[in-house]
Amino acid sequence: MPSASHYPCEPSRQFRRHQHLARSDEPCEQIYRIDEGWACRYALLGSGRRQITALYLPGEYCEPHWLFERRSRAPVIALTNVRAALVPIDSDGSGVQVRETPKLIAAMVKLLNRQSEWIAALGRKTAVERVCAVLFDIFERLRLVGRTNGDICPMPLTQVDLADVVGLTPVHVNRVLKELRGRGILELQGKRMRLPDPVILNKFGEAKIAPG
Amino acid sequence: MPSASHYPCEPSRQFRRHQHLARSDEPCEQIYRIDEGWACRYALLGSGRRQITALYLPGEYCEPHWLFERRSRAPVIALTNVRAALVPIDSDGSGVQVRETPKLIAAMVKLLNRQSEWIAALGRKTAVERVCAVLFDIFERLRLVGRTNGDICPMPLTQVDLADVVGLTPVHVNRVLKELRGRGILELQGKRMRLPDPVILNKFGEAKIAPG
DNA sequence: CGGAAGCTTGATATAAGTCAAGATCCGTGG
DNA sequence: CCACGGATCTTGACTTATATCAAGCTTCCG
Repeated sequence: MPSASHYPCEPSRQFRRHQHLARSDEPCEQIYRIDEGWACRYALLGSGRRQITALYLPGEYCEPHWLFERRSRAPVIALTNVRAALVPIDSDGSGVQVRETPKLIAAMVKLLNRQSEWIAALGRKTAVERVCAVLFDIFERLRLVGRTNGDICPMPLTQVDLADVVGLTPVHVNRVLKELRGRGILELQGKRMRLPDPVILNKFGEAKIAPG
Repeated sequence: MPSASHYPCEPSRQFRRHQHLARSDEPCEQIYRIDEGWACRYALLGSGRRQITALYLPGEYCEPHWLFERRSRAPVIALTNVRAALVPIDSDGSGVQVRETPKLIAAMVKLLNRQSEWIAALGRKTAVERVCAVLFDIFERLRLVGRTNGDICPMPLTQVDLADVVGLTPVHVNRVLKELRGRGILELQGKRMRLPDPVILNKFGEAKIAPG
């Protein structure tokens, strides 16, 4: 695995769990590429409601659209300890990020598509479907960057975090997880999860029909 | 109606209500700019569930991210009769769309931000809050392009359409609208709506607290 | 080891969904 | 111009998925 050590000049930063990578309405000085750990963008609403609006896993660019914005629109926080490379933003277009621009745009498009999917999930899927959908999505994204081991992958999210992703109560997430465990679709131990049958899990999560 | 005649060379197309502007998994040959009427992107799930994942109003680019994609990911349909200009896509970068690229990217970023907001709404807002949020958003977007008249604006969405935007049942949307009408926050007649007090409506819809 | 954070479970409450019927609106063909 | 029929809206009665409240348990870090 030819990791970050190939780019010894590339600056990177560490964040501890619960530390902010960015707050709302701050100038966008650089974009992060997550090398280790998980982060998320979120929104806070009245009476303590929180919704996670994007999840950022290792290997992914965090907030690629900052390339085109002056200020952040939402806070970004570390869900685990995080190490992230810094992609500088030069608005004049002559900076180092030019090399990265196509990748950042591709990341933006992916984000857009993923968010569209998630709108459909939050609007129309049941609790079980939503939980299956995120878990499957997480597994696939980790697999893409070689972070899975057979049918096992890291799963450092707290049930509270998960609830804020799927728009449910932590208590209800707990019950859904219990049911999935009961059906043998899911195993959780420590900060890892095992998906003995991703195909079934995906079926549960997709809830899809033929394209329109 | 002296509209499109100003740009006799710019091709444009008409769609009738319920006609598809695009289907899922088709090649992206051009991007539309809506000149008249409303359209939406949507997703279909099992057992007849539909979720609208983006709303496109007059003056807005429809699916700007197609600039960077080979094939559409979701169907787009006309919610009213629509007239839309065609923005051609030349992947070699020498075509007419170069002039439009910055605007398309700006539209993409806006879409991304709007979708993030909407994820928070679907995940954590109540029915009343969601309905207020869309109605206010619609009003503001129309105001931006000069399509409002005082506190009145077009509102051609059916209650079923609205339900598919806010992720609720048509019956429940009906009840929410009734309540808002009762509180004097909203008037609906024909295909127009009146928002006597947008500030109050916005309060109802925001449900926000200080940024993190 | 002690204490906080996280997990689990039961009992109960509530927002929103479902089903069903009737009323109204509206476009179309006679 | 009218009348018809389908789409849309409205309302009531009842159901259900998920939330809320509360308590005990477990894990893990310092």
